[in-house]
Formats: sequence, C-alpha cells, structure tokens
Amino acid sequence: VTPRTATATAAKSDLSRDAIVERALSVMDTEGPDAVTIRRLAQEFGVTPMALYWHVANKEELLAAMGDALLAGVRPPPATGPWHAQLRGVVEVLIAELSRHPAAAELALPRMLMSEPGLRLAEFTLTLLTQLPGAESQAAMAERDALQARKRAHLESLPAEVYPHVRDAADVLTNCDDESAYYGFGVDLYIEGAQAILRRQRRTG
Amino acid sequence: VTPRTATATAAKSDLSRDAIVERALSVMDTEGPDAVTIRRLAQEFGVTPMALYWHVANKEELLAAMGDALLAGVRPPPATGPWHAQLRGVVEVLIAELSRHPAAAELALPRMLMSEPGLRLAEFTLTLLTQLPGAESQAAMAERDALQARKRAHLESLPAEVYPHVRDAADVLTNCDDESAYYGFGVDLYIEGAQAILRRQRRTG
DNA sequence: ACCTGAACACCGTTCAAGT
DNA sequence: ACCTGAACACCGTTCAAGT
Repeated sequence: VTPRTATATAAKSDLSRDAIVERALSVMDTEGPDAVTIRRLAQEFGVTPMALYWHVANKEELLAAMGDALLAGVRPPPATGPWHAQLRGVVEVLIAELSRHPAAAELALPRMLMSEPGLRLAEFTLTLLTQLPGAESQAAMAERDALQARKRAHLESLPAEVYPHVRDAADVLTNCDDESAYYGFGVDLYIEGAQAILRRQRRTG
Repeated sequence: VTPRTATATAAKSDLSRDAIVERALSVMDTEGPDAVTIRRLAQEFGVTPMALYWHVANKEELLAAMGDALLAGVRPPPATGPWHAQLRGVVEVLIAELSRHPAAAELALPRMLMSEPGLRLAEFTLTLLTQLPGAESQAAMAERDALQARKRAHLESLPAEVYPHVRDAADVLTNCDDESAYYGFGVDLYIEGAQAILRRQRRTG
C-alpha cells in the first residue's frame, strides 16, 4: 500500500513543472480561473500543497508559465504566399490556440514580450512586417510604466543575433514618453482597417 | 466620542455604493489589484467588512461596478468632422480613461455589452460605423459561450427605441456559430489597417 | 533532490442579532 | 435601513524537518 494511491485522483502522473502547468490549464479550462489554486493542484496529484513549491516559485510564476505554455503551442504554418497572408496565418493559429484555452488567454498576452515563446512569436511577426512597427493589444496597452521599464530592460539585454527585429522595435514597443503616438498607431490601425473593409463591402455587397 | 472616528482613516466620507466603488478604484490604482479586498475597503471606511454587503452583493459585483464606473466616465467629444474622425475621438477618450486607471482597464472591456454605460458607448460607436458590424476586443473574443448566450439574451431584451444599432448588431456581436467568420473580421481589420498604414508610410516617408 | 507537517496571516461570505 | 460579531471554509506561503 503506497501512500500516494490512497489520495491521488485518476491520472497519477509524476509531479513535474510541465505536468503542473498542463494540469493547471486543464483545470482552468473546465472549472474556471478560481479553481486553479495551489492546494487544488496538489490534491490533483495526490500530494501536499508544499510539494508544488519545489517545482514552481509561487502562484504568480505558475500563471506566467501557463501563459508561456499557450504561446509555445503557436507554431506558424508553412510559409506560402505574400507577407500579409503569412501574417494572417500566424494570427489565426494564435487565435485558435487561445480559443482552446479561453480562460487562460489573458495570461498569454502579457507574456508576449517577456518570455522566450512569446518573443519567438513576436520576432516572427515583426519579420513579416519588416519596417512596420508593432502594435500591441489593448490589454498590453494599459499596462503599468513599471512593467514597461522592466520589459525594455529585458529587451535590451537580448542577443541581437537571435532577435534582431524585436530589438530594433524595442523602442516603439515600450516607449511611453509620447503616449499619444504610441496609442495613436493602434487607433490608426483600427480606423484604416475599418475603412478598407467598408470600401470592400461597397464593392462586393 | 463616536466609534467611527476611532478607526476611520483620513477621508471619512459616508458609506455608499458609489463611495465604495470610487475608493476601490483608487486603491487599485495606487496599490494594485490584490490590494482591493472587501476587508481592506471596510477598514478604509472605518467599518466592519460585513457593512459593505449592504451596498454591494459580493466582490464580483463590486468589480463589475468598477468597470462600469470607468465606462461611464467616457464622454464622446463634440461631434465635428467626418465619421472616422469622430470615431477616432471616442476611442481616444476611452483610451485616456483607461490610462487613468490602468489596473482597472480590463474590468471595463467585458462590461461593454453588459451594462448601461457600456451599451451607451457601443451604441454611439455603432451609430458612427452605421452598417459596419462591430469588432470586439481580443479579450472579449476569448470569452466563454455561456457568457455569450447571456449577452445575447440581454441584448435581445433591450428596448429597440433606445439602442437601435446595438440591437441590429446583436447577432454579429454574439454569434459564435461560425467562429472563423467572427474572428476573421478582427483579423481582416488588423491586416487591412497594417496595409493601409504601410502604403501611407511609402507615400510620405 | 524532493516532499511533509504544522503554523501564520490572510481571504470572501453566511447568519443571527443589534439599533 | 443599515451595521455588528462570531464563525466557517477557504487561500498563499514560510520554515524546519524528514528521507
């Protein structure tokens, strides 16, 4: 009679960082954000709550790891067609991945410029856009200055050989000295897009 | 010696729903989301935690009310110029308001289609866009089907005289039968916008 | 290296009771 | 109508200790 089988639920895989993150995602998917607690995940593995702290520093780090796991799952489709078709491709794959874990989606966006999987995606997107500066999501737009300072510091420490475009765009991506210019780009993006679609609707419809 | 002055902090305004919401926003602004707890707000007013439950059903309702307060603060600038200039105007005012309460920004977006202040804003925006269907934020895009069903039911119960455009667009705003079409619109918006800005850059730069 | 046990300082919320 | 007191069932996390 091993002590584990007494308390462990159905799937009694070994405890590990990846296993915890994966289980946390599935708990969040099925039971919502409030259900993912350290204690709950512990009993999911038939283990003491404190056992998790060996694999994960704290809950904040766990949530970040969940976001990174989503982004790591976004693999761009094979490159065919013009740049905007490829761009549409990655965005659609990203949306598909976020749709598979709706409640965890908002964990992914703030990680885009702060983690390896996120930066891989950003670098790929910026490669397609070449000289066009990047536009952040609305959620990212509303983030604190402190966090943005950390982001910039982090971006500036990146190796230029691996992330050339991200580094080039670091200023635009984090600069908030001129807020109106920063937000203005996102607004322009929306307006121009709406106008273009309106024109097309008039043509075809 | 009244018992209140003994425990109340500096500003000892009377307890009320609006006062609680306002104080919650300022606590969130200055000390972050984790600091806004029922117990903390109670001692902010020099009162027992349970006192708040007379004015607010639970914490979830409090957070929703905070989001609504932000949206209620978004007043469109005087209408001048073409429709896209006016649209840019509201969006900029919205962004300005969200910037004043960065940590609370994400409370506002999910309330856009669920509260009176949000619907007022949506109606105004859709009036400008006229026949153009509305595009939701990425955060809203990732919401659950259950919530979308509630939204639709809520939208369909609205008086057609007050919210004609919102009602007309209810289908597009909540329909997820064809996910790809729903998300595709947002993607088109982004792509077309990026292309338009690229063209303009080539012309002027 | 990996996990346990006991404890601390918190949460949101209910329910009966006061005024 | 509006607030209190005591209690319940939870949290995340630390710290010393086990194997």
